[in-house]
Order: sequence, then C-alpha cells, then structure tokens
Amino acid sequence: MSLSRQLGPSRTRDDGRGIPDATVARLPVYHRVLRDLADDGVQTVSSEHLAQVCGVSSAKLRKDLSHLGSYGTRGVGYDVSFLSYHISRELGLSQPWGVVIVGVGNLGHALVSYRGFASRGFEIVGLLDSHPDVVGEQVSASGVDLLVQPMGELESVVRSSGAHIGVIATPADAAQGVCDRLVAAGVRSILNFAPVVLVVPEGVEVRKVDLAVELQILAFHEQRRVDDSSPLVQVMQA
Amino acid sequence: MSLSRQLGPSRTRDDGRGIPDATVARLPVYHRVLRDLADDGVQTVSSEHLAQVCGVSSAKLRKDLSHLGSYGTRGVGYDVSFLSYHISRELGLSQPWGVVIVGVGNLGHALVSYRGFASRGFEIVGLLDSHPDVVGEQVSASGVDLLVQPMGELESVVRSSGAHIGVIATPADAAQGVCDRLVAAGVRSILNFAPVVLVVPEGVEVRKVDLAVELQILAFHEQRRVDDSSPLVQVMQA
DNA sequence: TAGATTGTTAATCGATTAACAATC
DNA sequence: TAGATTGTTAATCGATTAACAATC
Repeated sequence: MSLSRQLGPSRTRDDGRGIPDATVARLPVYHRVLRDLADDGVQTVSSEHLAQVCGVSSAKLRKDLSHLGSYGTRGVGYDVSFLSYHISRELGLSQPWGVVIVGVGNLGHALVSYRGFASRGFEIVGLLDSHPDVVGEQVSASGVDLLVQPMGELESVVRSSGAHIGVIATPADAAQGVCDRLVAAGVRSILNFAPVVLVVPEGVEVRKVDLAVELQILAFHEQRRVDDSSPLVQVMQA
Repeated sequence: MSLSRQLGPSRTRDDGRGIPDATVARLPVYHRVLRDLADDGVQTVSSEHLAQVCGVSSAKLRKDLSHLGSYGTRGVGYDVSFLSYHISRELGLSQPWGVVIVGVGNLGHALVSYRGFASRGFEIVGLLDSHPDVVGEQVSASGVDLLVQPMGELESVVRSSGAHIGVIATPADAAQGVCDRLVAAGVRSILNFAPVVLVVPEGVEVRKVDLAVELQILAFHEQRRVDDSSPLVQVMQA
C-alpha cells in the first residue's frame, strides 16, 4: 500500500491506491452534500463550509480530499460539480452496479422503495425470497417493475444479470446459506442486514448493518449519562 | 474522560469510564454470540474460539474484555453466562430502554417487527407518523399492540412514556425537524436512518445508518477489483 | 498587494497487534 | 508439574488535529 509512495512525488492522486478506510467511509457523505449544494445552484464551496454541513472538521475534510488529488483552488475553494464528479469517480459511481436483494420482507420492501438506490447509480436487478406468499409478487423499484423470484433462481439471477452486489435481508438463520450461494455465484460485495457474522473466503467484502448493535451503543452512552448524574460523580462537577 | 485515570490504579474495571469507542462498538457482537453459545449449552469459551466466531482476533478480544475487568480464568477461558452478564451490564442492557419510532413506512414496519428489540431489553413505547393513512394503524411489536399516533403527539408520547431513544425513519426532508422535536422533548439518544447529517446540541448522541453510504463503500472496493485486473497493474503480479 | 483558502507537514492521539509473564 | 489460556505490555500502525507555507 505505502509501496506506491516510493515511486516518487510526481503523481498527485496518491497513486489511486492507498485511500484510508476512514476517508472512503466519509466520501459518500461529501458526495451527497455536494450534490445537494449543486441542486441549490451553489457553484463554489470552501472546506470550512462543506465540512460544517457534513459534520466534520475542515482539517479532516481537506486531508480526506487530498488523498484524491488536488481539486480545489487556493484562496477560492472547491468547484462544487468538479469535486462532486471526482468523488463519484473515485467511489466507482460513474458506472452502474447491479444489486440483488435476497429476502423481501418488510426490510426488503423498504430497501426496494429506497430512492437513494437509482440516484446513485445502483440498479436492483433481482429480488429473491423463499416464502411462497412473496414469490411472484410484483414490486416497483424506482420506476422499474420487478418480480420476486424463488430462492432456487438465485444463481441464475446473479449470473444472467451480472449482479455485483448482494444484499442479505433474510432472517439470521438463513443468512450464511444465502451468503455462500451468492459468493459461489460470483458476488464479491455483500451488504448484510442479518445479525450474524458471515464467514466468507478471502477477497469477498462484507459490510454489516446491525440495528441491535446501534441501539446497544446508544444504550451504553445513555447509561453513562445516568451514571454521571449519580452522587459519586457529582464531586467532579464542583 | 481520562481524568478518572488520575484516581489511581486501585480499580480493576478501567474506572468504569474510558472504554474505547472501538471496543464499545464490538461489545454487542460479543454479547450476542455469548448468548447463542449459552443457548447451545456451552459453559466455557476461550478467547481464541469466541474471537473466531465473532470475526475478530483473539488479541483484540482479550484487549477489549480487559477494559471491562478481569472476568476470565487463566488456563480455562471465560464462563459464558458470567461474561455475558458483565457485558450486558456494561452496555446498560440490564435496564429496559424505551424506544420511540418516528416514521412508520416500510422501514418503520421492518424495525417494529424486528425481534432483536425486545430480546435485548428495548421496548417500543411509541409509533408516530404524519400520514393519515398510517395514523391509527395497529401494529404488533413483540406481542404488544401499538397504535400509530399522529406527529402532533410526539412530545406527549415521549414525555408520558419516558422514552430514552428516538429512531428517525422518516424521509430526509422531515428528519431534522423530527430530531429537533425529539431533543426538545428530552431525548438524548437518536438513531437516524434518514440520509441527512443531523444538527444536535452538545450532549445528544446520534448514530446514523445510511444504506447509500454502505453501498458506495462496497462499490469503491468493487471498482478496485476491476482496476486490479486491468493491464497496467498486472505488471505488479509478475 | 492583501485577504482567503488550499494542500501538506508534523505532532498527537487512539487502535491494533504480537509476544509473553502471570496463573489457573 | 505440564499444558493452557488469560491479562498486560510495548511496539506498530493508522487516523486526527493544528498550524502554516504555498498560492490563488
């Protein structure tokens, strides 16, 4: 990773590699805010202002952007659409990615009806469920109608659609099996909503969204607040 | 936070304060896996085994647990239910937390039907929506029936229920307004599913779950894989 | 030129890791 | 006692921050 540094300072873009994970995780936020600004007709934005809207410090923002290259103008700021374009390019949003959603319960439906998909170049190319009541249902995803297909079709749907991303929205006990089949069918990017630690071969990227984890982190801090108003700690406030 | 360090090394539990954020974020995973193990009748587990199931290194696991105290036995491992109890205590799960969900669309319904709520001591104490079609609907959350109430009732629902956590599952443009009202009503822990950076006063804890962000991070890595199979980089593989 | 703002540096902070002494 | 496994240490790594030189 840092090998590329040795190639000399001639390149501006940090070699296209070696963008820190923490930076990558923030780029989508910058990108969305920049698009909002563009929609509002804003042409130029300073790191100070953009950072404030994104909820980060301006130092962090500039550091993050410096990994992509030098897309600002000293004394002026950043051209909103120019920067937006370069972030989307870096994130790989300039090409569309096919998404297969496995599990079309309430959560699956919520994901399908989520407008943020299409607007960012993601296209739902397949819906799968094991429940007979759901299979065959017609669901409309950003204008396109999709038919929920039976689980047996998973491999054929992935292969025929060339889907790149698999979303697991099944109950916990089905998740690992679905994951295995997605991976076997060639999917190497998985978004997992089931509260399970998925086991995957090297090279497969899994991201997990776990409602219970988020709530428990909140509970931890909430408890701290309660503790902090207890007598023992009030000493420190004096 | 690190002030408490100065009080001396007499305490084992890292002072009850100062547990690193990264550790806190992993505790819920350890806790869930421990409960699963307990359900399977497992009595004792080594850091090596537990870590493997949780998808972390054993060094990281032991380091994390060391912040809570010394709940293992050298040469033996950890007593599953003993450790489980102490983690749940640390996370504040030994007391129930009331949760208000604002926005009862597909996502809101998915959250309500999520079994992980009640099983971890969270209790849904209020459902709110602005849409006339949804208001008045009866929704069943882990056995208890709840009525979706109009947004105007937000303050009274929060106050009468003593809710501690607010979940925002509204469209993006309504999120900040809902957030402001929740905070004004006394809620200091917010879980936000809307793709907006919420502005909150100091002391309010916000966690954000953003589907689009997760997908875009996956897309970034997916693009990298494609790049890596391009001719220019193949040189490095030789 | 003067004012503004970027891109980069260097210091600090926090998290991860490997190794091992302590101890069951 | 011998084997196993924890809890802790110290080294490393990565991320954050503040400050400022470069430059529009």
